[in-house]
Amino acid sequence: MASSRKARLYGGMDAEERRAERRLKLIDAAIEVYGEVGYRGATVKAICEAAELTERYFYESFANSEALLIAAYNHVVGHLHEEMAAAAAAGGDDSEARLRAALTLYFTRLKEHPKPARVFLLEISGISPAVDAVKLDALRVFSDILVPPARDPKGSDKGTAATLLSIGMVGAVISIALRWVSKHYPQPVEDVVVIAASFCRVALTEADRRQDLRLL
Amino acid sequence: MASSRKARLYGGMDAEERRAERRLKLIDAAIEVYGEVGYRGATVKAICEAAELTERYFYESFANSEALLIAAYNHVVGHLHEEMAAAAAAGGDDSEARLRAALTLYFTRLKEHPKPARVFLLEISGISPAVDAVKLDALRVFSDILVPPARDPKGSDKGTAATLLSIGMVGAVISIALRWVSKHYPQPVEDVVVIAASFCRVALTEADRRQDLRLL
DNA sequence: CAGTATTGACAATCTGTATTGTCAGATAAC
DNA sequence: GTTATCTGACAATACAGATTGTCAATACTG
Repeated sequence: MASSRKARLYGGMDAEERRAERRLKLIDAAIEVYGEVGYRGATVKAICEAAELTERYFYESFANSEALLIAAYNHVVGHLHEEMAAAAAAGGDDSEARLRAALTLYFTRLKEHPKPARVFLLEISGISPAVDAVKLDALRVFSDILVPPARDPKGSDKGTAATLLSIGMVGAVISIALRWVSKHYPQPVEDVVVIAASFCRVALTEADRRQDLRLL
Repeated sequence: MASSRKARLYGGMDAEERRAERRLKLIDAAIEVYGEVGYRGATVKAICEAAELTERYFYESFANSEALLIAAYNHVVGHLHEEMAAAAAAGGDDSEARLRAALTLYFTRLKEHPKPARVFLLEISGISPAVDAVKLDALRVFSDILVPPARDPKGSDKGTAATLLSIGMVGAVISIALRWVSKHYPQPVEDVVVIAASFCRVALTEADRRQDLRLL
């Protein structure tokens, strides 16, 4: 009775597990292929071949190419953000130290994994509104890790200067990363971190300055 | 004899002039259409209809959609950069004043012309290597207007920290612009300029600091 | 006005890829 | 070993848009 309701096992896995495994293989393959030819150049067929699966299984797990892109993006970025948050936390209370730690981890991973890097730096832009929304959300998380949002007693911050400061900061960091990656890492990680940090400091100190002004 | 070798006139224009006019109409139409549905959503047909021309004339002036995108981009950005350079020049020798002037002009134009803004902020990314190259070049010009490159006695700067500083600066400004435009201009131009300028100042002062170090 | 260059509308073709469907062979359950 | 399920290869279809081609209407020239 224990297994009576389970689907038939193949390779020791039930239907669910097999499906999950195929899904994962497709995501890995997608990252690989995007890294080679870009999202736009990646056909369903090519991704399936790289995953050693047939188109059938593509549509089993994803409604269309865009869905796979989003899944791949979240897969990559999810891991990265977790690690960055952990690194930042290890930096203690010093916001400067936290920043350094998070950025160092970020650029280190970028260098270790060029193909995933391409996925979320390059391939993710301007595909569709749905994809853009996913990206925007990720950038917000990224920003909050680098410079945690100020304790704001009264409600929301939307549309204020603080938001634009975050946006600018993230824009600077991403652009630097993009260039660094596309030029094949000409500078050592530490140097890039220093430069990126100098832009983050703008957001940090400007936000404080404004906070101070408000408190006067 | 004056006109003996000229092509037949239509509407008072010779063949060359008519062709140039159609080309321009296509560029204007493209900007319009890109602004509505984006580059990817823009079909040759739709652009031709907007231009009140038929597909035939599209291929008369452009080899393909991408060529038109590049032409439209250069059209928009060329003007903008000229104006920015002029504004900066009017700011005199004070690099801070020049920066303010150029940024103010930039964000003002962005607000006045949302559709062209879309073309070079949004539509231009990740189309193809050729388009990316055009964009990279434009960003370099943009950067040089905001913060003119330091007088560098010995040769090239490629791959150095100064380049990444420029890249970061431009990335910050563009990202801010993008957000501001896509949220329909929630803040007044002056406020956005202040924020953008704070990121540019990083490039300005960091570059100086490094220059000083080198001179010690 | 007659004749030709030019134009505009639209049909025809071409290409590439997504998506669905078929079927024979492989694998596990009993 | 027999049967039901699952898998892999690949064919059939669908579709969209780019690119080229046709032809009659129009605008100019002399």
